[in-house]
Amino acid sequence: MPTTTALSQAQELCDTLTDDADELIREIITRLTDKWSLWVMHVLATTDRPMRFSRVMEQVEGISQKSLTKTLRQLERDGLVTRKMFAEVPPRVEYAITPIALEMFEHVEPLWLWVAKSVTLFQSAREAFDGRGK
Amino acid sequence: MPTTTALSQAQELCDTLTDDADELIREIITRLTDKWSLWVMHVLATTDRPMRFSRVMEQVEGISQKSLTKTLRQLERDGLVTRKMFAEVPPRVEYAITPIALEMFEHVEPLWLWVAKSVTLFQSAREAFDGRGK
DNA sequence: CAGTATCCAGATCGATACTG
DNA sequence: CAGTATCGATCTGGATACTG
Repeated sequence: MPTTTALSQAQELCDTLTDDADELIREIITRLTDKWSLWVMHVLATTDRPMRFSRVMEQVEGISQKSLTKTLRQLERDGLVTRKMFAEVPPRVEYAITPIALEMFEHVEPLWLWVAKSVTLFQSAREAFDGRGK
Repeated sequence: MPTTTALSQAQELCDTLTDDADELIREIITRLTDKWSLWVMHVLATTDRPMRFSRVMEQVEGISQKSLTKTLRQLERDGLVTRKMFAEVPPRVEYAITPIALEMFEHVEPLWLWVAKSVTLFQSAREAFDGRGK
C-alpha cells in the first residue's frame, strides 16, 4: 500500500505497540467521550488555578458527587489532574489541570472544531436516513 | 478572558450551537470511542472498495452479528458509510466508507498519534498513582 | 447471506443516606 | 467539606436461535 494517506502513519505506529499500550490508548481516548471527563477538565483548564471539590461540582452542572469523585480519580490516575489534600478541619482538597492535559486539549480541539463545523452535514445525513423510513 | 489559548476558539463556536447540534456533535465524537465503530471504519477505509457484511465481519475480529449490524446502521445514519443492497438470492449487501468519514479520519489521526506517542507518559502516571497504594 | 429476536451479564450513572 | 456505601434504572454488548 502506498504511504499517501493519513492512515499509513497510524498503521506503522500501531504495529510497534504492545497490547497494554494499545488498551491504555483506548482508555485515554475514552476519557474524551465519557459523560463528564472533558467537562471537568475544561472547567479546571479555564479556571486555571487549583479548585476545591465543591467548586468543581458547582461548575459542572448536573454531576453527582459519586460521578465527580470517580471522574476526578480517573483523571488523576492518568496524570490529567492533580489532587492535593490539606490537613484541615473541615477538609480541603484542591484539584488542578496538568500540563499534559493542556497539551492533550491542543490535539482534541482541532477534531472537535471540525466536527462542530461539519455538524450541518451530519444533520442532513440523518434527515435523509430517517426520512427513508428506517 | 484573553483569546490566546486553543480553548477560546472552541468557546466561541460552542456558544453559537443549538442544543440539538451540541448533542449530535457528542454522538459523532462518541462513535470514535465505542467498541467497534473506528475499527469497522478503518477496515472499510483501508480496503477502499465496497465490502460485504460477512467480509467486514471477518476483518473485525471478535465482533458479533448483532454488534456489527448496529455499528453499521449508526455509521450509515451519520453518513460515515454507505449501504447498498442487491436484489439477489442469496442477498448481497455492500458497505463502503464515505468521503466525509475519510475527512474525519484526517482529524482523528493527529490526536490518536499524539496519545500513542505519549503513552509512556500515561503509563508512568498510572504506575505512580497505583504505587501510592490507592 | 444478512440479518432479526430474545435473553442475559456487566458496566455506568443518579439518588439517597451516611461518615471522618 | 469531601467523600464512601448502597440501591436501582438504564445502556451496552455477547451468545444463541431463528428467518426471508
